[in-house]
Amino acid sequence: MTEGNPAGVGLRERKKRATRAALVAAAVRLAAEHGAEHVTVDAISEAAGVSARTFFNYFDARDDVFVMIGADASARVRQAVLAAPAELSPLEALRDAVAIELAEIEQQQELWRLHAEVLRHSPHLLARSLGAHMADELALAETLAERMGAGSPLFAGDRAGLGSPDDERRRRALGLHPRLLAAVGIAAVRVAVEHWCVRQDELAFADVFRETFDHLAAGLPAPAGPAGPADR
Amino acid sequence: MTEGNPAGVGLRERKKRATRAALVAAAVRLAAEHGAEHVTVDAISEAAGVSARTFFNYFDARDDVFVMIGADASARVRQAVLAAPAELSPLEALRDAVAIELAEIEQQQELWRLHAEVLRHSPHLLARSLGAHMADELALAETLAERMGAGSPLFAGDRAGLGSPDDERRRRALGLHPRLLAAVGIAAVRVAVEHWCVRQDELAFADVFRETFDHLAAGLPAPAGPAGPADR
DNA sequence: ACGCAAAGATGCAGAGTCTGCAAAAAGTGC
DNA sequence: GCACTTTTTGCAGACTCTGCATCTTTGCGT
Repeated sequence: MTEGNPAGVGLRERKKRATRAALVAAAVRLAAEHGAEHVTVDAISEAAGVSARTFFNYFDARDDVFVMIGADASARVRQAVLAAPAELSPLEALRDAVAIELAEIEQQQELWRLHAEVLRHSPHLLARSLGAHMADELALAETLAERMGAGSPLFAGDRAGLGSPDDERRRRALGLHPRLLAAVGIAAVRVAVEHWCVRQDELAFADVFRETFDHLAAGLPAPAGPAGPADR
Repeated sequence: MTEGNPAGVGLRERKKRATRAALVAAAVRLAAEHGAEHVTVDAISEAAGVSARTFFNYFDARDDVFVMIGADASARVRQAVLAAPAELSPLEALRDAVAIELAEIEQQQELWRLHAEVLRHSPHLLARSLGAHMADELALAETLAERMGAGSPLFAGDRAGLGSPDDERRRRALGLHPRLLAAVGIAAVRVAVEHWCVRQDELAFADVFRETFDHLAAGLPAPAGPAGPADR
């Protein structure tokens, strides 16, 4: 662990990132052209200029290369949630943090457009992608809990993944409310993105995004009388 | 024994269901014992008494056998949502429909308990399972839209899956609100189940479930109140 | 009962995915 | 330049999944 890299990270690290990016770019480009199912690891690796064996040093499965796109964005969102002004509600803080991240993504439009195209044509990958996003939910719930005054930093360790050893311990330490907030917030973001994707030409994304969170804040339904949930 | 099949479907259909159930049961049992990653298709097939080739007549991928458990439950939920009394809000109708389904699942406890165990130990499968559930979201959104007075039956065709040809058309026909309701409702159910799974011994599921939807109905913005998760 | 057509099960060949291992190559620090 | 660490690569081998041909079972009319 040699840090202290002043201006840039070491050459090793830079090369690694470059290789990973090259693999992702090659994969998405090939998939957009020939369909994700028909793109072999060999083809991706060759297009990226590495051996097929090396591909699996970067991704646990072939499909991951189509799913691991915004892997580090969620970490930035959590950071922004913590840093948000205290007068914002948790949901508002999340909304603004995501908005910033989405705005940045719009810069790299091209790759993301292709990526969306690939997912649209491969339901299998779409499902996988959605599942992957869920993994972030626990981390976000912890961040929200921390922000909501409970104050307990809980665990500093980050992104341990769904199945990590202390995953269960972490879940136990979380209240129901932060988890619900995280789940609902992520769901709202997803719905906004999907809704806009389907009619990009008609609507501005910012509007859809705002409208979605307005619905949420307004309390979604009209609360009516109680109806005992089926107890037995 | 060639009578007309009175109440039951034909023998062919019954055998098919039996085989499918046998495969699922064998897979879950083996996975609970040896870990999902170490269970081969050959082993599952042999335990179920069919050839390995036949396995793929039932599931598109090996992992699907661990994911396709409640495949038909979602259809029943949608049906119940439509049949619910008109005075219930959409979220309430969904809540009650799901409660009924979950109560029935508690009957088959054993298989589901093993299944939960398997998912807990295999993050990969958990992500996949979550992704699969998302596929139901669109169908549920349509059902909710239909219930919410818009009245247009939209498309009768059911469970066409994420990538079906008219998938896009169907998405375009849906408003933002029903989709948000569906997404949020499913997220709430998921959080309730997960939260309860982690502390089965301490809490009654019915309570967790009710509390979760109470939070939702109350409008999520946190009262920021009780700092300490007064659990334990 | 008989026989035919449809549906399902099976075996096999072959392409593709993914892992462990050990040697070669490349980056890092002295 | 030299030792040390990390990464890449080739290779063997197990496993996943598909297309195709064949054989068995089931549904049904006669």
